[in-house]
Amino acid sequence: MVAARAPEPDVRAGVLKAATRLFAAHGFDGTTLQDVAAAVGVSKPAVLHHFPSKEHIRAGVLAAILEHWQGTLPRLLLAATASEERFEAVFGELFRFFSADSDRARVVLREALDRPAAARKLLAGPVRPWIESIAAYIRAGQASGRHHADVDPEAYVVHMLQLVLAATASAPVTTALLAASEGESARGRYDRELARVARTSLFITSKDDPRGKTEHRARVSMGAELGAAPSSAPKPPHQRHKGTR
Amino acid sequence: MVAARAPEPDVRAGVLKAATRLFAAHGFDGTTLQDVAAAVGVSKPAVLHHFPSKEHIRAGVLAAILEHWQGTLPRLLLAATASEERFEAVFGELFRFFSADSDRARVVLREALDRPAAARKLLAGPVRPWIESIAAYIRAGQASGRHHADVDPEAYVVHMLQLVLAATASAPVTTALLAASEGESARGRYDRELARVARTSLFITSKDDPRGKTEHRARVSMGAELGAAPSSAPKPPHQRHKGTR
DNA sequence: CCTACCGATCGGTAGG
DNA sequence: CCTACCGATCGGTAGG
Repeated sequence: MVAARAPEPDVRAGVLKAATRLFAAHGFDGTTLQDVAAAVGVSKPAVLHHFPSKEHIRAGVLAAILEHWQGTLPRLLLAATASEERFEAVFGELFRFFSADSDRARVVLREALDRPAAARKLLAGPVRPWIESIAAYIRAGQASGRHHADVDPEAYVVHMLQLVLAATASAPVTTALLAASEGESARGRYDRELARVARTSLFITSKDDPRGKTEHRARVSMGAELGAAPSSAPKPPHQRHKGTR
Repeated sequence: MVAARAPEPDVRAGVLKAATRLFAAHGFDGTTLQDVAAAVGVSKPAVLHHFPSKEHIRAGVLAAILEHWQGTLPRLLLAATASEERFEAVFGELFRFFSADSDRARVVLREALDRPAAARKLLAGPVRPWIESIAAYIRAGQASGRHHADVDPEAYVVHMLQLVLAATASAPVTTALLAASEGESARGRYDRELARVARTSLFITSKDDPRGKTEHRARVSMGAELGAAPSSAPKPPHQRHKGTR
C-alpha cells in the first residue's frame, strides 16, 4: 500500500513529545510551529493537520500529564494502607514521575506562570480531590499522633507539590551549587535532602536527636531511585488492572 | 526651559519597574518593547535610548534583584547572632522581599527556566558565597545540637530558596486550593505552613508532641507579615460549618 | 500532507 | 553643540 517511508509512525504522539521538550526549554512563546515540525520530521502544515492550532498542542501536552495522574493516583491511594507507605507511595510517585522526565515539571511550572487563571481552574477542578484525599490521610495521621499536630494538611500538600515541581524543574541549575561528596553525587544530595524536608516536616520522629537514623527513617524513603543511583529508568506503569478490592 | 510635562522623571527606573511586571506576567518573549514603552508612557525609541536592546532590559531587571541581596544579606548575617535570630532574619527577609513584590519571584523563576546556563553561572558566582555562609551557620547549629544532624546544609538552603520562590511566584494560583478559616485567610494558611516546613525540617524541637507550641516556636516566626493571626494555639484547620460530615 | 504564501507584528534604527 | 526624545519605517519572521 502506501506509506513507503514512515519516520514517525504516530505524528500526533511525536508532536506531543517534541512539544513537551521544546515548551519546557523555551516556553510556549519561544517555540515556533516550525521548531516542532522539524523535531518531529514533518512539515509545519502536517503538524497543523493533527492539531488545529498551536494552542491545541499546548492543551494536548498538559492533558497528557494530567491523565497520568488521573490513572495513577487513585490506585496509589487505595493500595497503600499504612501511613508511611502512603507517604512513600504518593511522594515517591510524584518525585519519580517528574524526575524521570523533568520537562514535564518545567511545562507545568511554565503553565502556572503563563496562564494563572487557567491553572487556577485546573487546581480548583480535577486536582482538588487529590489534594483533599491526601490531606484527609494526614489528618488521620495527626489524630493518631504520627504527624505533627500543627501541620496544615492542604497547605502542606500544596507546598510539597510545589517543592517537587520546582526542585525537579530547576535541578540542572541548582545542583551547580552542590559539590559531590564521597559516594554521592550532587543530584543525590539534592534529592535526599528534598525527601528529608518533606518527611521531617510531616512525621513526628520518636527519636529527635542528632544521633542518627532510625529504622523508621530508612523505611520512609523514596525507593531505589532516590537512594543511590540516578534514576535512569522511568518506571513502566506496569501493574495489575485497577480495582483493588 | 525643557520638559513641560514629565510623566516619568526617571525613564530608566520606570522601564525597569514596568519590565519586571511584564516579564513576570508574560515572560521575556511574551513582552514586546511596545508593551514596556506603553506602560512607562513613552515611545519605544525612548526605551531603546536608555537600554540599547531588549536584552539589556532583561539584564537590568535581574541586576536590580541581585543588587538588593548584595546589599542586604551581608548585613543580615552579621547582625543576627543567635541561631533562631539568624534563621528568622534570613528566611524572613527572603520571604518578605519576594512576597512584597511577587513579580520578582516570577522573574527569577522564569530566568532559571529560560536561560539555565546563565542562571548556573549566576549561582556558581555571586550567589554561592551566600549559600555557603548560611550553610556554615547551619553546621554550627548541628554541632551544638539545635539543628537536625541529617540536614544537608547546602541542599537545605537551596531547597528553601526554591520553595520560597515557587510559593511566592505561584501563590495566586495555588491558594485557590485553600479555604479561608476563621480568622485566617487562605494566604495566611499558605504562608504559615511554608514557615513551619522550613523551621521543622531544620530545628530540633525540645517537645515534639502534638500538645502545642513552645515559646521557642513563637520566636521563630517571620514577623508581622507572616504572623497575621497570632499563632498561639493550634488552630483547627479548615472546618466547614455545613456540608459533608 | 507539502509548497507557497497571507496579514500582522516583531526588535531595532533611520532622519528631523 | 549636546541631550533626550518622536513619527515613520527598516529587514525578517511569526502563526496559520
